[in-house]
Amino acid sequence: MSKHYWLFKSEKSTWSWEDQVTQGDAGEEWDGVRNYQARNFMREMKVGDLGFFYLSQRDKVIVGIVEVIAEAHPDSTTEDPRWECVNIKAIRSLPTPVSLDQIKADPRLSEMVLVKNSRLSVQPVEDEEWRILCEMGGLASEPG
DNA sequence: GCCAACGTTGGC
DNA sequence: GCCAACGTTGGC
Repeated sequence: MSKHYWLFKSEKSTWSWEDQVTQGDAGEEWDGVRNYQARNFMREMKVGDLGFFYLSQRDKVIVGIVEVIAEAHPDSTTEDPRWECVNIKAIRSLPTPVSLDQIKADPRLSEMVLVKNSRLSVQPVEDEEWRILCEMGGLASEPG
C-alpha cells in the first residue's frame, strides 16, 4: 500500500514544534486526543506515513513534517481504553511555513479538512494537497 | 475575548 | 436511542 499523509494539530503552549524537534528520533506519543474521528485516523496510520505539524490558535501555520514511528496503541495519559495514539518524530522544518491564510487563498486547497472542519485535530491530507503544500513550504519535492 | 460549530455526555 | 445541555476548539 502506498504511503498516506496526515496533519497533526497542536497548540504551541501545549506542545510546540521545538518540543517535537527536541525529542529527535525517539519521537513522542501524540497523546491527549479525545475525539473518535481523530483516533480512527490514527488507527489507520502506518509506520513511515508522513504528516504536517500545524500550530493552531495564534500561529495557524504549518511548520514542519513528521513521520509516524509507532502505530496506534493505548494512550498512556488515560486509563480509558477507548483512546489510542501513535508516536511521531520530527523530520524537518518547512523552509517557508505555510499559513492558514495562504491555504484558504488557494482554490486547490479548498477541500482540505483543515478548511472544512477546522476543529478536527488529526486529519488526512490528500496526495495532491501534500505535494502543493510541500511546494508552498519551500520543498521542491516531498522528503523521505 | 467572543462566539459559532461541533462533539460528547447523560437523563429520559 | 434520542436529544438537550454542556464543554471545547479554534478562527476571528
